[in-house]
Amino acid sequence: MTERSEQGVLESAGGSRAGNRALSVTDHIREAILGGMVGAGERLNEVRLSRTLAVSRTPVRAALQALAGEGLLDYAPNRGFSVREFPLDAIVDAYDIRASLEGLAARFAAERGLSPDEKAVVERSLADGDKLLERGAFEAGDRTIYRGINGDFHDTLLAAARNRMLSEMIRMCHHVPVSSSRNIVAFNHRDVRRRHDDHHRIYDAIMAREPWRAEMLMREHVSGVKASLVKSLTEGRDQEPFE
Amino acid sequence: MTERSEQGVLESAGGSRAGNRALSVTDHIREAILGGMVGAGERLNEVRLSRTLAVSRTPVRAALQALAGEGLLDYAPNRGFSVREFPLDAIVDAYDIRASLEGLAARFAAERGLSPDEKAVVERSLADGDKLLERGAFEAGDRTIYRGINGDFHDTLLAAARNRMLSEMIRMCHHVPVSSSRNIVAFNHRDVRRRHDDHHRIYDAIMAREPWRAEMLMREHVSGVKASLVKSLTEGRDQEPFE
DNA sequence: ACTTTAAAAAGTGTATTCACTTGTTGGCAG
DNA sequence: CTGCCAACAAGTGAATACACTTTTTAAAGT
Repeated sequence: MTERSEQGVLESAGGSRAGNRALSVTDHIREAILGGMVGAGERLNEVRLSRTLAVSRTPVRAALQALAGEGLLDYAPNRGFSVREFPLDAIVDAYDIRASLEGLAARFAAERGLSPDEKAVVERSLADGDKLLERGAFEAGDRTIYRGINGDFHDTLLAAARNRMLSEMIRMCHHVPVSSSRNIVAFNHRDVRRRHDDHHRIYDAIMAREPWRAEMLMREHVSGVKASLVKSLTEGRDQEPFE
Repeated sequence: MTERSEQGVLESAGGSRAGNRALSVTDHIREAILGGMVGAGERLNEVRLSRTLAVSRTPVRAALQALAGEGLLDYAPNRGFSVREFPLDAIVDAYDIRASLEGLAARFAAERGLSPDEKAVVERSLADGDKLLERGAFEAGDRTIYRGINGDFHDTLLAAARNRMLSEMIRMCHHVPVSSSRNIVAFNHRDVRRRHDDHHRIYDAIMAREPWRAEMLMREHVSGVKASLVKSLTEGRDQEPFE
């Protein structure tokens, strides 16, 4: 069973990272997992992967090790690697963790201040969002566009926090399969409007150098996403919040 | 330069984990790093390590990749692994991260409740601490003993939070070299007394099922350790808080 | 003496092989 | 028919050989 066979899904691995197969293989498998192509709990067979990706087992093993380090895979001695399972509880919890951590990042950003570049990017994301939202309704690719804007905002604040460990932990939260932004599609205009207002307030707090307020606002902001997720889940619809 | 040569420090690797060299090698190298035997920024040579530990390069590579996943090593293509550097800022920040995360853990524990076993362990740690502290002054091995008591308290609450990702992140915080509890020795009786009182209050909040209060108290508790660290650093003494 | 450059040394990246463990299948006994 | 056990198949663990990259070294030219 689970004869889904990565064939065709993980083909060729000719990724961008020239000169180091292990890295491109890592990217490849990560995408496959986050894209939901390999299914939770599924065991990853080294020889099959190496055949599929046309490399030896060595870089495959390296990739699996790396992905286990990212929290995407589980390892059991003499039994290899399998896709980590994320119960619904864990997915919901991940938003709380992210709320705490991103709140902390906002605090650090407020304490440390933004570089001119960072300031520019954030202000641009705010302006672009305002412009996109002023129409009052979404058109075709608008959600995808706003996802980029949203990503810029959060990524830049995270960079401004200037703490590597914090970045990595937040990245881990983003790599929880279901909460992964790539799977997220639907969201109504009013909610996005509200989230974007949050962004404005958070930025104000940071520029006013009010760390505590920035932290609280960011925590609340991310918690709001969790609430939306839970709501959409309990309502039985499988639409998901996108941030 | 840096001819410190792991020889003698990392010898033999005859670790407990029979049957899987990679795992025992991982433990060995981790201990060496956390014990400060290898120095920040230092590059880890695969062939030398494999000779020293009397295994082939394969399990060494596996171990290094695993440790990179734990955040202890950096990796650069064609240049291998090196011990990650932790600037003082990052070390201090790690306490803030830990404060946020352990606060969250306390909240989860209050929401989810403790199992009878967990309850027993925590209560025991509180009682043991009370007993140890009632004398009003520390004797020879008392700090070491209290470190165990303290560890039981925190570990158990973390287990009660029932979230794997959270556990792993907090473990990462503990693995920041300098903050690693194994390096920590001195701390005065009054501070420990105070920390232990914190434990009592945190436990009360959890048993009273007051998640918000538990979270706040725990955050404050861990932040207190950071404050002590910063104080001891600015005072120029190199004694460190132990929790 | 200093810079440049090329060769060699050192070190990492990958493939392949063998060893060992685990899981499965088929037969045998109860 | 069920449960147990052995042989086998499949898969992971480790060692080794070789390819490629980086760093060092040393020599030659300026």
